[in-house]
Amino acid sequence: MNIGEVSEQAGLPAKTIRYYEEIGLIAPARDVNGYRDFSEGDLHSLAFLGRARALGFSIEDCRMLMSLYRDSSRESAEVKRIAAGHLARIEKKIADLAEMRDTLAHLVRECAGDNRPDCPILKSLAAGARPDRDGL
Amino acid sequence: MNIGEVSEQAGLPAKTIRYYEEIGLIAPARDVNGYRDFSEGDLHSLAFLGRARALGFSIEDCRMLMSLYRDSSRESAEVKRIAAGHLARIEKKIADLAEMRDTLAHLVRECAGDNRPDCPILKSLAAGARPDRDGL
DNA sequence: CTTGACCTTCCAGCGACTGGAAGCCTTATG
DNA sequence: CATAAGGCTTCCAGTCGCTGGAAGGTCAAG
Repeated sequence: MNIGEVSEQAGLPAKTIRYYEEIGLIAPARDVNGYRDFSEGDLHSLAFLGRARALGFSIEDCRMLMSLYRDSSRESAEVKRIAAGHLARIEKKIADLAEMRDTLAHLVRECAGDNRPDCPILKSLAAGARPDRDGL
Repeated sequence: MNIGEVSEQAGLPAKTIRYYEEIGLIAPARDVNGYRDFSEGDLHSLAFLGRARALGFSIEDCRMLMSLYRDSSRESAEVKRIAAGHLARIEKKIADLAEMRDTLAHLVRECAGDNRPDCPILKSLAAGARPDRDGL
């Protein structure tokens, strides 16, 4: 399979697939003409990567997960550890964003949004208390 | 004021302050020795920036907000537009993350996380349906 | 034979910093 | 006066995960 077809089937841009090869996530064979020649296994790996990335796993997480996937004797504990760590990061991010949303939503409600210059949003940015940025 | 003191007071790393000058968000004066010499106004601007950034506004949003803030005759509508747009992006992000969280939480719950090789997380990554990535 | 779609590599850029090197300036101490 | 520590300066490179574009090779159809 050429990269175009694989791109289509895996739902990943060709650029991304080349990038994944560059960083060693996949290693497709090469045709005599220099074109990448993807096997079913490569396609499978790319689909795996696509799903893991869609769940927000980092590239390094993906590398780990792929190698765990290929190691049929691995223990599920390690996979769970990675997934749980990622889940915790996602939950932290959601909480941070929810805080931003609440503050912003409040300000947007307060602001008349008309042609008068008085604006509570700017007032708050100029003088308001700044929320903790720890760990953002 | 030297950069160290401003950094302390504004709660921003010195590196970040230099970066903000580089991209034209602030323009502190210079001492004869070449050191930056920050005014109260500069400090105020940096505090403003810190708060806006903590609310997740992009640098370009911040640039707009600062110029609107300085323009005492501006209409609040434009500020509200920027804030509301940002709020919408935050809400979209939260929704996306919540979807990831739900899928992941489900998988993590399913996974025994013990020394057996059977792992529903990897199974799902290998074969499961991939959630839409549109607009992520 | 030419067109156009596909493939290749390489280099640069995104956002918003962050780290580090090399070197100047200031202040306190011996 | 020398020296050492700390703060300041600039500049370059790296982060993450791609993405865009240029320059050029390859292939199938008309």
